[in-house]
Amino acid sequence: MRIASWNVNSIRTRLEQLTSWLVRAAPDVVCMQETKVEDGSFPEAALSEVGYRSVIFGQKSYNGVAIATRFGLSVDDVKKGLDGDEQDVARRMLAATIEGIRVINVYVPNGQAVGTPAFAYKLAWLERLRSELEARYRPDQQIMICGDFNVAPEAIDVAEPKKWEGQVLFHPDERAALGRLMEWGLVDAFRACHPAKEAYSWWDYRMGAFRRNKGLRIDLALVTRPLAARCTDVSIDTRPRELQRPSDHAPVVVEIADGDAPPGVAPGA
Amino acid sequence: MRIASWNVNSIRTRLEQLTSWLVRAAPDVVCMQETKVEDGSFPEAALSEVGYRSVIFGQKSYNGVAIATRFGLSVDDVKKGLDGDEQDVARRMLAATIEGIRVINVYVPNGQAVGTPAFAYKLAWLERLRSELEARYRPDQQIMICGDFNVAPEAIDVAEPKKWEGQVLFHPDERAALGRLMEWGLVDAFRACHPAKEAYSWWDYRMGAFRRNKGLRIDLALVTRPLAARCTDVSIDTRPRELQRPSDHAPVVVEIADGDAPPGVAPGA
DNA sequence: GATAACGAGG
DNA sequence: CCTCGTTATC
Repeated sequence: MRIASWNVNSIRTRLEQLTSWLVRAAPDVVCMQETKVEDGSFPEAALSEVGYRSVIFGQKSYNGVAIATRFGLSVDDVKKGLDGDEQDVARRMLAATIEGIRVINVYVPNGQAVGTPAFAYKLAWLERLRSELEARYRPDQQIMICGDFNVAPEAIDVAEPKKWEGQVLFHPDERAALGRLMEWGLVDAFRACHPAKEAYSWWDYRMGAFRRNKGLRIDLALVTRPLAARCTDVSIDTRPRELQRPSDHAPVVVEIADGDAPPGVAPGA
Repeated sequence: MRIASWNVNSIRTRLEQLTSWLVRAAPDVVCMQETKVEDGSFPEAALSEVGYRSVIFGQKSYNGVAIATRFGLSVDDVKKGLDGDEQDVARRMLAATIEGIRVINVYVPNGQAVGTPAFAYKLAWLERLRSELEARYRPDQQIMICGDFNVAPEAIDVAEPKKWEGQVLFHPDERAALGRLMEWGLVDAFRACHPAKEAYSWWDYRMGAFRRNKGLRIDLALVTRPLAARCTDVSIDTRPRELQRPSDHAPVVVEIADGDAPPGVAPGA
């Protein structure tokens, strides 16, 4: 099973790039963030044409998450939104159990700037995500939390760590919040597969950051240990970032070996 | 000599289409309208790369005219704006003497709707253009006035004349104003070459007007009789209108035989 | 149905 | 730098 995560930065604007990439990369599942579209306008038909059914949780203009799964895969126990979300809150979380794996797709708040209310909200959001794990799941289950975390875990995940240290996306408080999440029982799948590899998933549109490869690895797949044991590779596909009018994020692809998971290990809600 | 006129509807948005077309159609001169860019941001370098120098008279957001000429052609007596233009008026006229031919590039006001102040301004603008001809030129000189006139001369120039009759772009008052201009001593070069041909240069973006070929011929090249005698063909190149994200106008191309014009016939200002 | 400006968000 | 929503123009 191949599970991908991609912040598409508007699914309507990126639709052709997305469908081309699906055909070429052939993931079984793609978790998308920043779809920026209301559910009624989500391009389900275009994804259907290339063989995917969609589960969607979007809104106008901002945020929005979706999961597309190859036809034939089982999709159960869809959950839209984080526990404790207010009405009309930003739509940033969508979970489903796909072929026995609990896939939790997240678009963590950006945080805007350190010290702002948005930054506090980001930290609180990560803490709420941890609370949801504690309340609903166990670390011995087959669980992946993937998406745009808007946090780089370590200095190796930042092209210019000295410049970024203390900034939003690489601030100690954010890394601590991410660390607390992982302490529950999650492994950074990319880092587990590639302990010393320098690779990035996001490059600012400005200043030719992609051309100079000045990026950050902020798109992550965090997996429980039983699922980590099945991960055979994690890669970041930079080719879509090379196109005209790309998303600022590249897709992350996790390869998972067939599991003979005993029944009951991958719960719904 | 091949002189083209094209309302590009934003030269920055259309830059690639424009340069491709210049390479393919190889005009000696192209008069452009609705460049929609300030002179400091005009893409001179891109036109230079394909062999053209630019004379520009543009503004932010709206209007703006430019003439690009193949390197090596003589360009003299550039005139920016119509006589009597107030400061900061819409930039709609740019003239230059190119290889002895006075080329007057115009973007006639659209007129918005019949009966509005914009409509009166359009009629007055055409009258001012006639005054400028009377004040500065003689009909025995080599003169072309080309551009987006926002008026279709005759019913044959309108795909649906009954629908358009009395509307802006095909209103009797506009046609009378155009007629008065021509009475000074100008010939519609396209119609002179093709007395019975139905061809259009503009199609509304809406309602699939281009697909259904429901257009109007509002982009004209008006020439004095001595220059008309040198016109061997006039064509409208609809291929750029077929592209993705096209201008709503197609380029008009006038072919002019080499002239042994006596000195002094093509004045500056 | 295209263009543009503007301000917000990233 | 790129998206969005809005407003204005053609």
